[in-house]
Amino acid sequence: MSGMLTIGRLADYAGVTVKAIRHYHERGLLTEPGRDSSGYRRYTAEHAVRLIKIRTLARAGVPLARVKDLLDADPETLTAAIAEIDHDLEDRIAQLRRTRDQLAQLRGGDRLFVSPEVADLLDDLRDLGVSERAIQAERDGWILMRTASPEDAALWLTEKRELMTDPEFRALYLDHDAAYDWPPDDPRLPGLADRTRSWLAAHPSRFGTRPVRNPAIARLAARSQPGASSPAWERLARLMTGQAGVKG
Amino acid sequence: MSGMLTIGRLADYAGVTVKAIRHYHERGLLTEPGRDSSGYRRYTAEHAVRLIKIRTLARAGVPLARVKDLLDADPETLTAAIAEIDHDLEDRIAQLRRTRDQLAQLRGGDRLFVSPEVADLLDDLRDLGVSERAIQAERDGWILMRTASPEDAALWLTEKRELMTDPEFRALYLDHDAAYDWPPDDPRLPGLADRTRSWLAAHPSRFGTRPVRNPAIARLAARSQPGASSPAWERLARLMTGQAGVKG
DNA sequence: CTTGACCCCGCCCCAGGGGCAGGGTCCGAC
DNA sequence: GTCGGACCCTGCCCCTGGGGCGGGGTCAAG
Repeated sequence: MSGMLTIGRLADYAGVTVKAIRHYHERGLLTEPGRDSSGYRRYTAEHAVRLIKIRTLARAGVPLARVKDLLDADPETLTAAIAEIDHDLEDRIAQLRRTRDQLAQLRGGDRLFVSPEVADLLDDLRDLGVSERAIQAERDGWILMRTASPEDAALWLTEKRELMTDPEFRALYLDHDAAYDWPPDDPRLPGLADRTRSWLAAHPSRFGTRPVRNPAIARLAARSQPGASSPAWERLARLMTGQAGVKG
Repeated sequence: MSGMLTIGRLADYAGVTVKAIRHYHERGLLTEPGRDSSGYRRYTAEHAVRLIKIRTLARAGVPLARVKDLLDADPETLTAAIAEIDHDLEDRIAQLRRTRDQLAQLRGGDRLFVSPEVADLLDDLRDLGVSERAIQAERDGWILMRTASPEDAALWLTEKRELMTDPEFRALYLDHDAAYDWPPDDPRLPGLADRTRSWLAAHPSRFGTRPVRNPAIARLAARSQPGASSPAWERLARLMTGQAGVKG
């Protein structure tokens, strides 16, 4: 009987902890071995074999209750289950690889937070010289839009891309961006308001039937983000709605 | 404020469950947003961005407590941590692949339970025509040996391989194997005992200085496994120790 | 004006162990 | 022959990362 294993040796051999073995006993996965005169558990090689099977399945993410069933089941059941578990494992590996890619994106950029199409748009805006503040606001707008309606967001995105091919729109976009920091009594504001109004008049929204406004305009004029406005923009809004006066 | 997100929309956008979001609030990973008039949480796009960061790190297996620290830390710390986490992820992928290989071994064979060298030995024994019962016993013996002393097991394995090149030893091994099932009064037993004794006399153990017996002999004669003996083997043992009588 | 989908909070549950307390035991060195 | 360190025993509570459920309030579309 000198060849029998103590729990620690068994644990080392199988590459698990002593605690785990006792846990498997509790769950009925591994039969309790006999005890020696001082109450120590004494294991045989068969326990080691069984334990390695348990460990292998458990490491593959199989719940212990199922491990128990599988090891007590007939070989065909086990074979089928192994195929399925292997499939699962393959999926998990693929998932981890995707996670790795996303992790790399975490270091910077917006690609993680918006769809690739929106990310491309944001990159184009950046190339155009749009401020980071505006790009941030733009990004947040698209996030919100997408949560409200992914399909509409896709449509609006297409429209926005078309608009960006219009030099006048691009100029207006950049000017509005710059105007953010102007003093509210800046003399350029009325002219900008006029240009914006005539552009809007010449480009009616195509989404007339839908209860949504043109996102380009939304972007230009109706920012609901808290703290996303400025004195100059507020004045601009008043100028554009024709109220040159105090408040609306 | 119509652009603000309910918890469900936010959850969908980020690809997590509502429960998880509330969990992140509890752990202080995501600040609680304001509530609307009926007590519903209302989220902004910034929450979405933060949540996606949390989700990405959490999916990479980073403990939530550390996620919190990382997202509040400076960019260099984050960058360094990401590198480390990525490394970790790589390791985990490799580990999963290994688990997949082991899972495949689970369907049969002994490669999962013993070292490759021992597995090779067992395969050779099988080729030699050794019974499954003996191979099983052999395997169990090697498991036990390895747990007792991996280095000694390796030495013994080398010796065993050498012995297996000796035709006389192979013949004895097979005969002992076959003798297991013989009746205890089988007339071939005394002859086998004699051959074994002379072989042993001609091949003294090389491990004389160590307090261990030659494993080949151990394999042949001294099986301590419960139920691993037979009437014929017991008679053989008595014959070899010279006690032709009743009991030893 | 109902009906289904959504939200609130709170409480208990799971796996798969880890950690610690408070004790007994074994074995090799001295 | 005894001492120290490594090992073993049981039992209990703790952790992560949520899931499930119950009992209730709310919102929006038909």
